[in-house]
Amino acid sequence: MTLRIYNTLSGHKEEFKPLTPGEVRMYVCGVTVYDRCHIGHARAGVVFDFVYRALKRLGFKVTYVRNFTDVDDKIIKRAAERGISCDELVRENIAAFYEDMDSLFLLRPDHEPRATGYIAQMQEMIKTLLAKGAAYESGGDVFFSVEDFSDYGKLSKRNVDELVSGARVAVNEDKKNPLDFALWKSAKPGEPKWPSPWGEGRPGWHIECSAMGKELLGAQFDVHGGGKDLVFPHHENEIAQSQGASGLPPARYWMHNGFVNINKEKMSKSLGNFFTIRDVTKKFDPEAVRLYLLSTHYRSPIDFADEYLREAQGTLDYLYRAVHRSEKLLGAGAHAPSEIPLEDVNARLVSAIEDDFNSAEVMALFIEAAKTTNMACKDVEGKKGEGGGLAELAKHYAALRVIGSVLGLLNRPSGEYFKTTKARHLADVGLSETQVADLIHSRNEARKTKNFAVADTIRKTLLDRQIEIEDTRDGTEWWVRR
RNA sequence: GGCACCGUAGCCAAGUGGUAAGGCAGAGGUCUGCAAAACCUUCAUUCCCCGGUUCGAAUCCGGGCGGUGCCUCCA
Repeated sequence: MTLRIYNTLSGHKEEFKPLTPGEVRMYVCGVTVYDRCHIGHARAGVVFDFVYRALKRLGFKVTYVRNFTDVDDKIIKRAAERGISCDELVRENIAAFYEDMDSLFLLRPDHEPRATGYIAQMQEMIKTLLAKGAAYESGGDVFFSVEDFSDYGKLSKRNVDELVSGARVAVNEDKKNPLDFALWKSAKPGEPKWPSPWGEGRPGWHIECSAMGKELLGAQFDVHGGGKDLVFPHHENEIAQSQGASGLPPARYWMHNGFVNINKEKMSKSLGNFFTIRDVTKKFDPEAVRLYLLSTHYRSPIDFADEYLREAQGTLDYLYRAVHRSEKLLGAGAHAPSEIPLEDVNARLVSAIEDDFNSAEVMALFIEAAKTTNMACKDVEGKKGEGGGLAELAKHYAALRVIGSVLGLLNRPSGEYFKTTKARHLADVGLSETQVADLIHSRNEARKTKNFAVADTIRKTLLDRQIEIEDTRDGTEWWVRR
C-alpha cells in the first residue's frame, strides 16, 4: 500500500507522490494572533500535528512550516481598542498560543515564520507579479488581477463570473474587477508600515503565505493545509499569486480540516457559543480534548458538547489505566518502545495512516491495543511469581505506546495523569484527598468486622460524588466515575 | 440564487465495488461479602427513499427528501 491523501483540488483521494522521494514539505496556515485561540484552532493544530507525526511514522523526512499572521486589520483594530501597540498584542497572543498548543501536546513545527519577518520576500513576489502583468498598482495599493489568471477558482470550484454576480464583494473603485485582492495596502496614519516601491504600506493577507512558503519550502512543495474556511478566498488567492509569479502551482496536495460545531450549532461569536482552548481545558483534561478531536476523521465536521468530552475523558482513563496496570507488572524497564513487535497491529496502523490519515481508525486500533494489554496483564497476574506472560505483555504494551505516540496521546506518566485528573475532580466536588482517604479507611474498618451495611453506605457517599472504589489485592484504590 | 459536502444502530463514528471497524449506552456472564475495575458474550440481514449499472453496491450513476458549509474576516 501507499499513502493516499484527499486532495481538495481534485475532490478525491490521490496516491501521494512526493516531489523528492522520501521527503515531505508541508505548509499549514497558522493563526492570526489578535486574540486567544478557540477550539477550531485547536482542531486544525491537532489534526496537522497528527499528520506530521504520522508522516514521520511512515518514514518520511518531513519539513513542517506553520506561520503566524502578525500584521493584519484585526490586529490593528484590536490593539487600538485595547490601547496597546500591535507588537505588544502580538507578543501576548503568541505566548498564549504556545501555552494552549503545548497543553494539547503539539509538536513544534520545523519553521514558524512570522509574516513581518518576510516583508522583503513579499515585495519581491509583488514586483514579479507586476512585471508579468498579473498585478497592477492603483492609488498606492497593488492588486492581483484575477481575470488574468486562468486557473482562478480551480481549488474552490467556482468561476469568476459566478463570483462576480454573487456580488457580496465590497465595491472598491480602485479595483478593475471586484474579485481582485490586495497584495499591498497603502498605510493609513498610525498603522504599521514598511517602505516599498509603491509607497509606505503593509502586505495584503494572502501574500505572506505565498512568500514564506516559497522562501522556506521552495516554489513548489508537497502539502498545503489549513481549515476548510481557508479554501476560499485565502488558498485560492495564494495559488493565484504563487503560480502567477513562479509559473508553478505552489502545492501538490491541498488538505483541509472540517469545522467544529458547538451542540450541533455553528460556532460563532454572535451565538455566544465561542469556546477558547483554555475554556475547554479548564473543564476537561487537554489530552481528552485531543483524543476527542482525533476520534473523528479530519475532514468531517465535529460537534463539541460536554457529553462527548466526558466520554473521551472516560476513554482516556481506560487507556491510562491499561498503562498503569502493565507498568506495575513490567517494572520501570519497559519504557519508550519505538516499534510494534506485533506484525498485524503494525500493518493495521500503517494502513490506517495511509488511508488519508484516518485517525478514527487508528483510535479503534488504539483501544483494541489497550484491551489486549489488559488481557495480557490478567494472564501475568494469574501466574504471579513465575514470570510467565511478561514477554507477551511487553509486546502489547509496546503497541499501545507506539500508537499513542502517533496520536500524540499518553504523553504523561500514568501516575501524573491520575494525580492531575483526580485533583481536578476533587476540586469540582469539594472533597479533599484526605477526606477520601479517611472514608476509604472507615469503610475498610467496617469491612473487617463484616459490617457491610456501613461499608456500603460509605461507598454510596463516595459514589454520589462520582468516586468509585476498587478493592484490589494491594488495597483499595479510587477512581473518578465519568 | 451559485458551488461544495453530508445522511451508517438509542447516541458518537470508521468503512468509496466483495458481503457492516471501534466507542458510549443496554442485556447476560466471570470475578467480588456486595460492588467497582478488567475480561467474555450479546446488541444494524442492513447503511434516508426510489430507480439504474454490476455476478455482486452502504460504496458507482440518475432522481427525490433531509441537513450542513462556502460565496464577507474566520482553523
